[in-house]
Order: sequence, then C-alpha cells, then structure tokens
Amino acid sequence: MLSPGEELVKRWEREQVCLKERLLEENTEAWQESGSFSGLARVGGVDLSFIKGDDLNACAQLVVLSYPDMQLLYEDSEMVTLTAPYLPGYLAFRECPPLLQVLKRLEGEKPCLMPQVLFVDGNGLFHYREFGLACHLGVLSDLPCVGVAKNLLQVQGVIRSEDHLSQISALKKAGDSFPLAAATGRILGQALKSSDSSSKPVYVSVGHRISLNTAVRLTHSCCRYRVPEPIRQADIRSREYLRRRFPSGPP
DNA sequence: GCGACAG
DNA sequence: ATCTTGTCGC
Repeated sequence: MLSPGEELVKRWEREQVCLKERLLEENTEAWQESGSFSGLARVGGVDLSFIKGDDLNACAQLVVLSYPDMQLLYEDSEMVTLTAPYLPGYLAFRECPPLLQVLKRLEGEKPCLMPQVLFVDGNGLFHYREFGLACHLGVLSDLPCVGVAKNLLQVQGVIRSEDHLSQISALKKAGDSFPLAAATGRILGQALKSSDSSSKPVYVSVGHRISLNTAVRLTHSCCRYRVPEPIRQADIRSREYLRRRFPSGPP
C-alpha cells in the first residue's frame, strides 16, 4: 500500500509535469531585449512570513517597486492559512495559492500597478524536475517570473563541491556569475554575486517568459544588497506586519 | 545508518 | 520559514 503522503507526492509530480507544458523559457516582452530595460517601469516581489510556532498561518506579501528607482508603488499584506505541508521539491503547492491570492487582489484593486515581472523567493527551472516555485507561479499567473534562491539546492548533479566553492571565490564583483549545469549539460541557472560586499551568491533561474541571461541581468540591476530589492522589501514588510499584528508570538 | 532538505 | 543581539570589522 501507498501512504497518503506518497499518494500526494505522485499527484503533485503529475501536476508539475502537466503544467510544465505551458512553460516559456525565453523572453516574451519587448523591454527584455533592451540593454537598459527601457519600457520596464514596475517590478514585483512576493514572499511569505511565518510566526515562530505556527506553520499553518502566514502573511502573504506583494510589493511593486518602480524601475529603475526601486520606489514603493504598491504593498499588500494578507493573512492566509496554508493547506499543504512543505516538502522539498514541492514548495509551490504550499506557497502558490496564497501568492496567487495577493496577485488577484491587486488585479481587482489596482490593475494599472500589475508588475511587468515578478521576483520569486525560490527556484524556477533550477529544480529536481525543472519546475520550481517560480515556474509554477509564472505559469499560473502568466506573469514573467524570475526565481532567486538564497541557498543552493543540490540537484541534477550540481553539488557544493570544492569546485563549486572555488567558482564562488572566483566571483570578483557584483554582476559576476557562473552557470549551473545539470549532469545532462543543460544550464539550469546561474550563481550570481549580487552585491560587491556579499560573499555568498544568489541562485537565479528562469521562472517564466524570460531568458536566463535576461533574468540574471535584471536581478543584478535590482540589487542594492544581496537579495533583489523586490524580494527584500516583501520579506521586510511581511515580517513587520506580523510583528505589529502578533507582538507576543502565536496566540 | 548518513547526509540532504528552495521556503 | 523560525529560534536570536550584539558585536567585530571594513
């Protein structure tokens, strides 16, 4: 017999394979072909924050910043109840529903502020089955998406080897990067030194409707610190929201 | 048994 | 994700 958990994972895996058919791994927007991204005015970021002892309730956050100035144009915090557990490789099934919900609210209230590209906290193509959260959210929202992970997911032969660490030490200045190649040779993402002062890179991969090269260039151009400003602001503001609403931790 | 394990 | 402040250094 199959445990309920195993049955769930089989369904989720089939769903990833199915949604993957709608994935676009190339540029689809005119601004993406411009060297300076002229025509790009709004970049979004999403994130979820939790209270210490509670993995069911979370704050889903969406921010929209102006490009290239990174000024706040829109912000929304919404308490959500998560239904799915976190399983490595299946983060999207936990986080997508609430993130789509905050996007839906923006569409209803301020459609003119819909971002032209969305930064997602987690991987896109750089994933066990090449369909991480940034791809999943991209396909379901049909927005151009960039996946940015703060930690390396060891996948498809990409490991934290001496060689990987040595490639990291070879990154000299912000904007330097090296490719993350699967055992098959396919390039799944790019390790990017996103600010001069960060020793640890971020891991950029295609989410949807953007090429890897463009995603890396854009990520670099949105970084004041290590984490791209849209994601950083979403993280800061969702945590701030929880602190204000639950000053003494979980009830 | 041991290590890995985006968020 | 979260548990946790200050501190040392550039």
